Amino acid sequence: MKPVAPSPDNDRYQHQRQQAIRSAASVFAAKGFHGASTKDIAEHMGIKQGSLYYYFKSKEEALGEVCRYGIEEYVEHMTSIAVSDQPFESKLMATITSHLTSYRERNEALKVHNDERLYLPEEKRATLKLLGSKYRQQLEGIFEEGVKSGALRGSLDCHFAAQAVIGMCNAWGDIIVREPDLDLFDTIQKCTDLILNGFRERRIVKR
Amino acid sequence: MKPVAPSPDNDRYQHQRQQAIRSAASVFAAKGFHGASTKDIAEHMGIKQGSLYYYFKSKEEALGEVCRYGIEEYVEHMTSIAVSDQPFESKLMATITSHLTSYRERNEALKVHNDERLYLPEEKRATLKLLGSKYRQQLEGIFEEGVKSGALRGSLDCHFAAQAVIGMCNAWGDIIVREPDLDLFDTIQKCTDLILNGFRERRIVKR
DNA sequence: TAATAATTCTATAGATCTATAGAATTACGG
DNA sequence: CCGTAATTCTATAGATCTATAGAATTATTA
Repeated sequence: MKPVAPSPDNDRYQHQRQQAIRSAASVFAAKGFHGASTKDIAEHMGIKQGSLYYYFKSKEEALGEVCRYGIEEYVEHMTSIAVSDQPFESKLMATITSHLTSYRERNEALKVHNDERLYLPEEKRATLKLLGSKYRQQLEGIFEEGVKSGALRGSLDCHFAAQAVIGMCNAWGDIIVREPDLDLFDTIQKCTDLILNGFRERRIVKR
Repeated sequence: MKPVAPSPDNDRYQHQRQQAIRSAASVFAAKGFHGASTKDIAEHMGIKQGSLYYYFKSKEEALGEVCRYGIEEYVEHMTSIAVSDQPFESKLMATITSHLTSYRERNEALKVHNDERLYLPEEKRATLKLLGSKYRQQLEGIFEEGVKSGALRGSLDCHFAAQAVIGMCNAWGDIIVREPDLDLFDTIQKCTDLILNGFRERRIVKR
């Protein structure tokens, strides 16, 4: 019989559950939450549909875990950049690099978090929102530093800046996933340059 | 009995079909293609589930129509900006304004095009891709003008620029939909300013 | 108004899909 | 190697959901 509370506290269970989360991430990323079936997820990890419920009590719980996993890992990385001892411009580039690399490399969970979290119940969404806000606030903090150090204009709206950068990174993330040949480093540099300098011609002035 | 080819060529049919497309857009935008049922769409337009098939031969056809409607209207607007006789900076701002206003005002179809078109069969996606490319190329053209006129740097990668702007607008579009209180005009100005000038402090130089 | 055409409805076949129960199998501690 | 616990499987109830057929209703036209 299936245990009432099927959460054995051993390594194997934890490891398999992690696999299940990864499979769910992969399938949700490809087909969307409602377009993916529990059968798809189970097949992806090589077990039968019913067995999946040994690891999740519902499909929705699986989505919740994927989203949490995606954003948590991500916030961690952001934190390590924020607290590091680099000048502003390095931090900005590190942020963009982290974000885009994450998309290219593996992080299907982040994509799922961005695209599918709205299908979670209010309560879980609130938890995720906290994590997302933390991320944005750290980026805001980086911009504030930049303003203080004089690298950025004093008039800068740091809240706007952070949202714009996150939005742009997510947009490029989608493109990066669709076009595997795109030069990642080139894109990172151009994004950083855009954010710092914009596209306008800079007049060369004699001093 | 239901006609074999149910496409009566009269005004009423066309009008109701348009209503159906709008309802589908609204429901797909809220719940996603797979999360929305034909019952939802039918209820939204005040008819019964089965009756919807008088206007679409499948749910997928409805999605196709919504996407086409969303992007077509959009490309038209972009075209009118592109061929107009304004200086580069006005065209850029008009583009951003058009894009963001469209999100705020009504254009659920555009959101559906952006988020759900990947669930269409390859063939229909290809048609839409042409329209999307047309849109992007027109924006690229505007940037090329800007370079030629000396307003933008000669080193600018116009393809990158166009994708970055579209991506940023879509990202802000999502935010705008979620946060109805956001000041649209302020956001438009800040986006334009970001794209032109970036965030970096501009040194004041004596000449 | 009568006849025809267009539109909508009801009912349902058939194909999912989620979640659960209990049996079968596998791993593990002694 | 035996007994217990953990894991996976099979089978299925019950709830969808899409698409179709044909009846009922409404509009149109002569």
